[in-house]
This record gives sequence, C-alpha cells and structure tokens, in this order.
Amino acid sequence: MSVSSNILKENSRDLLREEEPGDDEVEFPINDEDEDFSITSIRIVLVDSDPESLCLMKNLMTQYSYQVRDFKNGAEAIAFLMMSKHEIDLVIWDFHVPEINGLEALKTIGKEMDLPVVIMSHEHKKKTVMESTKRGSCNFLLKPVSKEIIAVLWQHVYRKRVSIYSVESNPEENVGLDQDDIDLYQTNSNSGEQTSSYQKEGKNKKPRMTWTPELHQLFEKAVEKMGGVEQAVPKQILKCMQEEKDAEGLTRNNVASHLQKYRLNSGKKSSMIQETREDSEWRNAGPNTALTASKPLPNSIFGLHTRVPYFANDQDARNGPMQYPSTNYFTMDNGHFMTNSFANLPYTDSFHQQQQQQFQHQQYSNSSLQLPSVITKQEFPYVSAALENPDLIANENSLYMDLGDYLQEGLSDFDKTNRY
DNA sequence: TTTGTAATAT
DNA sequence: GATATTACAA
Repeated sequence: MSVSSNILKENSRDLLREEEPGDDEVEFPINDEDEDFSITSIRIVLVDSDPESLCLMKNLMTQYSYQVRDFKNGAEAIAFLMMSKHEIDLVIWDFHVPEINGLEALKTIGKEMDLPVVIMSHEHKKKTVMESTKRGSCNFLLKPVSKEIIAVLWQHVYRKRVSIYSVESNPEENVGLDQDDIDLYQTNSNSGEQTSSYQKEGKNKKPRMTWTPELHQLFEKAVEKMGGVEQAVPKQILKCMQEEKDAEGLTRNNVASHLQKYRLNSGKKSSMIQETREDSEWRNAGPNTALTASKPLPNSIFGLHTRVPYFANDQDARNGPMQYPSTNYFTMDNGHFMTNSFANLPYTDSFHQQQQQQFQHQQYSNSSLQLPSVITKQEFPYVSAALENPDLIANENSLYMDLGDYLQEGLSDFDKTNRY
C-alpha cells in the first residue's frame, strides 16, 4: 500500500515535461510491469484555451501526481492524441475551446480512440452539462476545479483499466456515425419483439420478475393487513395482492421468495441498531477535516460509473435505484453535479426509506472530501497517495445542480442515448 | 398442499 | 454482490 504511493510520487517527479514544439514523438514513460494493478502514474491530456486556467489546473494536477500534457489549442491536442492515444489515460477538455469545443472533442475522441473524457467549463448551464453527458463525457467539472475533484480523477482511469463492466458497446455500429446519431442506441425500445440470444429454439425462458416499488407497496400492504411479517403467508398475500390490483403473472413462489427476503430484511433492521463509534466519528467529521480521508470508505456495491444507466422511462429512472439498489443506480461522480437520483426523491413507505437511508449512509454524506461513494480496497492506495498532503485539501466550490430539474429534462434524453 | 429454507442461477 | 428461481425438507 505504501509502496504504491511511493511509486506514484517518484514517478511524478521526473515524468513531467514541457511540450516541445516539433517533438511529435512525445511519449510518457510507460512501464506497466502490471502486477496486480500497478498503475505507475496517470497520464492526462488537458485542453483549455484559457492559459491561466490551464496553468492553474495543470499545477494542481501535478501536485496530485498526475502526468499532465496540456494544450491550449484543440487541434494540436487532437493531433497529439491521435498519435499517443495508447499512452494516455484520460482527457480533460474545456467545453469552450474555440476550434474544437467539448462536444466535438467528445465526438472525435469517442470515434477515434477509447479514452475517458472529462469535460470542464466555467459555467454549468443545463444545456452544457446535458450535452456533454449525452455525448459521453464521464464527468463534468465546474471551473475552477477544486482539489478534491482533482484528487479523485484517477478513478475514471482506474475503472477503465480494471474494466469491471467491460464496455461491450458494439463498436462497429459506432463507426462513421454523425453528430446526429444521438438515437443510435434506440434499437429495441419499442419495436415489438426482441430476438435476443437467449431465445433459442422456441424455448423462451420465463422472464425474471422484478419487484417494482408499486408491487412492493402492494405486497407490504397485504402483509400489513394480515398482521405483520411473521404472520403473513405467501398464498394469502398473493390473493390479497391480486384482489387489490391485477398482478398478472405473479406466482405464489414469487411472493414467497420476496417474503423471504423481506423477513430477512426486517429482522436485520431491528438488530442493527448501532454504528460503531469509529463510524460515527467518520460520518460526523466536519467538512474540512482532511484527516478523515484516511479512513477507507466502505467497500460496497455502490460507486461511480462513467456511464449513465439506462432506464426505460422517467419513472423507472426514479424508481430504479430503489428497485435495484445493487444494479441500477444513477450514480455520477464527486457529489458535485451528479448524485444518486433517490436523493431528491423521498420515499414514503418504510421499506424504501430504509433502503434510502442505507444508500445515503454509504453515499457521499460520510465523506468530507466528496469522494465517490465507494472506494474498494484496491482503489484506496491511489486516493490516499493523492491525499497524503493535507494542505492540498480544501473545501470549495460546492455546486449543485438541482437534480429534480436535471432528471426531468435529462432522463428522457438519457433514455434514448444511453444503455446500460 | 403449502411453507420455510437453502442452493442455484442470473 | 444481490436478487430471483428452483429444489426440497418439514
């Protein structure tokens, strides 16, 4: 652990070099004697037409052990990228670069290379943010970019390297499509049947049922009506539910299974009264206590994703995180612009409220640095390396976009443009 | 037959 | 990992 932070530091020292005109073969030293996840240092191309901002950002990033190659000119940056795309880990592009703005950059980079792109801008008009995100920006940073944010930029790279969710997005379909190919992914949104691979030889499998919040509400109501979790019994619950509403396709087994989980859950609730003192200290730590950052965040399933999840419609999007806390979340980064959708969408029933609490507990609320909700053990060394100098940690630029608006305007578009 | 539980599949 | 399905003992 300390080893990797040392590596980071050492590397950062001699790796940075100024851009030399004419020197086309600029390359970052690469030595990935890839043991477990040996990332020596993260190589970033930074593009911003504003020299001051560029310089500031670069300096800051350098302090965090990133290797930075900066460009004022978009065309040059693209040229460089074309040449060195395999040596670069991440691109940060100012939205307002004149010749090649953020969107164009996203388009080109998306087409020509497989690199995560972060867009930044001095403003955060909805349109700017939306367009960037739709175009595939994996983060949107408001300038001036705070240190905390910079400290965690590595994760975009890390996610990609580990490729947990290996991005299987039919690359061939992507080639040659134009700016207006926004609805590229709309394949089977409404076009009747889907002839998916698992539908071989007429043996269509029974579809997996999902417990929507609505369904669960019904379920809970039924359970309540028959005197609590312990009394209720699958068959009667089912009957009760079907009286209430046409719960078509719902089997007794489904109910039994759900009841099983539900009981488990409610049992846990009553016995899980207390958090450890350490937890509490961590959670209650003030916003500027950089020290607290040394406590590893809990390892869990929620986390940053550089893709926007796919939802069939707005309603699903709102419900999704509750419905599938483990798989369907509206996660964005760093707590600045994006956050889980449940945040503004309180639930009224106890089951979901409980889940919501769990979410929030594991979410940004317990991080003084607005780190992503979750960092795995493996990831942690990189963060801690970056954070080793507490002086660098400041707390500023807390900006929130109103998520309600965002969802309303954005989701129908996301829905068309992004699949998960 | 139904239920509770645990293994198995997604 | 979590959740849904399936299997099976009680």
